[in-house]
Amino acid sequence: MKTSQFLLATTRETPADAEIISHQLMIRAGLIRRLAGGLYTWLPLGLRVLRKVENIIRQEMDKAGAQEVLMPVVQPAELWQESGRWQEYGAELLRINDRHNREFCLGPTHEEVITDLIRKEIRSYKQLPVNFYQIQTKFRDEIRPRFGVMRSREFIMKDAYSFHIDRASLEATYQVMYDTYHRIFERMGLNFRAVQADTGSIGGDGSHEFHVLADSGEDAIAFSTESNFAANVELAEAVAPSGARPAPGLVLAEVATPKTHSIEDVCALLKVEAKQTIKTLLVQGADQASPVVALVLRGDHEVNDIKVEKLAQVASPMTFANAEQIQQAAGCDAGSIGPVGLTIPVIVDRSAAHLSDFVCGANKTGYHLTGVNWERDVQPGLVADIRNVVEGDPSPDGHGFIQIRRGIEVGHIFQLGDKYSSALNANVLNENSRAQTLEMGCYGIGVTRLVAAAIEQNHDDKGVIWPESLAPFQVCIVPMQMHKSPRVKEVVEQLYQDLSAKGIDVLFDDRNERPGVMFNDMELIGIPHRIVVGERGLDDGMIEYKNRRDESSQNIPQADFMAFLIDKLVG
RNA sequence: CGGAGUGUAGCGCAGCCUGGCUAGCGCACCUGUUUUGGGUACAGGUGGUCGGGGGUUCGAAUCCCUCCACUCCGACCA
Repeated sequence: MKTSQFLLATTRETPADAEIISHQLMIRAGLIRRLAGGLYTWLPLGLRVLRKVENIIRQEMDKAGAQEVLMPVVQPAELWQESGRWQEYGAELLRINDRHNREFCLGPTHEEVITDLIRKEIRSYKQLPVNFYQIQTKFRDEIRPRFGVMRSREFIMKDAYSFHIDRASLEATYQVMYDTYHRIFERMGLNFRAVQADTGSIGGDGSHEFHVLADSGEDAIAFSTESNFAANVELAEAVAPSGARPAPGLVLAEVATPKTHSIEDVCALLKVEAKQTIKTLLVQGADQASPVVALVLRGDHEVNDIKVEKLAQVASPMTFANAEQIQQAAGCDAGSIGPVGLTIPVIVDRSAAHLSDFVCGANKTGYHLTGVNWERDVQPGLVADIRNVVEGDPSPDGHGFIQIRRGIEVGHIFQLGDKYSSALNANVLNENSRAQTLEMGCYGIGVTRLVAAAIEQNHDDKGVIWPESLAPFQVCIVPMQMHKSPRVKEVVEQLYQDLSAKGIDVLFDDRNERPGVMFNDMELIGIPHRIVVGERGLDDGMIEYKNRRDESSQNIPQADFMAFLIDKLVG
């Protein structure tokens, strides 16, 4: 490809609304342009990268025995009503009506459609297991699209769905997909981790998310320093410090803490550390008998609402008690609640239960208690894991400690079980000629998001540095003064033809631009291998080579150049 | 949905508070000259419903009302 025939839409300036580096570079390098909120056009250069991503995924999915299909973007409401998600999905589901006023939606995902297909096409257990995938456009009406294609409303996803006669078969395919995802992201040269994940509203049991590690990531992931434990922070089990609870050393005392509204205020006033205090949160209870339930956490910890909602005593979704309920249950303002003397159910976090001689609210506005001890002063009641893990917590598997890093979720695999197959009545005849509901798995990869994630991990101050497997062009040719030197022009044209004939993706910068402009553009768009041809080099019989990641270039004798370059491309 | 902010040329912005001639600057783009191994320099030029509508005024980019779009923070969603 010659730049004179290619839309090289590079810009010098960064658009004001691009917050993160990948978004800025995708616009500056001319990969995408915004059409409206969360909607992007892929320019020729960006589309080349997108296709590389798609092809890697396609090859690996095919290799894993999955079959490619293509389902419609527009889906009939009836199917969604049948699964119950027409009501459940909420405003993210964009609903539309056709000219006959029939209801449809733009597909945010395709469990309903694929399950409908399977129930019609697959009749016998002998046809199982099957795994179908597509690479297709999804629409989710995100409340707040952001970061360019990282969280857009319309995006491309690879979604795969597998169907099985039993759990064991599902688990086997799940493992195949788990391994396939590793190969896919490895081929893309990404630094990623598979982490245990919450199954969310889709439901089911086993689930892993695949995260590309990047500081700009929207998700927090908890890792062990020593083992391969990794989980989404929302899901990671928080364990108490090891060893027995220290023995009480202080006498219980009440102190005045006027005008303190937060743990920080109290700590500053009493000169104690937040981890030596506990905070008590009142939330709505699950049953009439206990309309309010107390959650007790260490002052430096945060409540995890997903964990709390799984407790039988607490209403889901977790809802904080209002001021009136707090007065009624504790007899004070929200800032002075404590477990001592409470008559409502109390649920104590494991780490809070491990404290001795702690500080807590006195259930009397403007007062706290110091030197409080479990058992001696107050019964701990139910102890449970109700907080988010923090850095330095012991790893739940007993090896090492938790560290927290940020990640971009680029893949998610689920064991769905029979959630959709039973709702849509998808069954086959088993060996005993009896109808048996199918087991189902689903496996997603955010294709457009992967492009952004790859940039987050591969860039410098000059622009993108594409991993070899994702680069829109493998090689670029930058001629010096080609428009004045027939000798340079001849060498460069020949080189371009030779490389093209070998099936190498070459970008030949044939613009009549200054060298600096061409160098800067090629670095901005991140082409891995650069060839420079100029009078200066040709006088010595040399052609210049530089890798995008190298500090400086090297001169290679003209005669050896092709072999040298091929070696670089393969190597 | 709540809070904050921004809409002026393709992009980045100034002008608005304190109303006043033909609305400016940088980049990009076009023409010419120049330059040519890291975003040359000079000259000339194209391009504007100042987000839309309404109002106040002799006069509105500027003040007022209203609608719209977008961005950020939060909530929601997963």
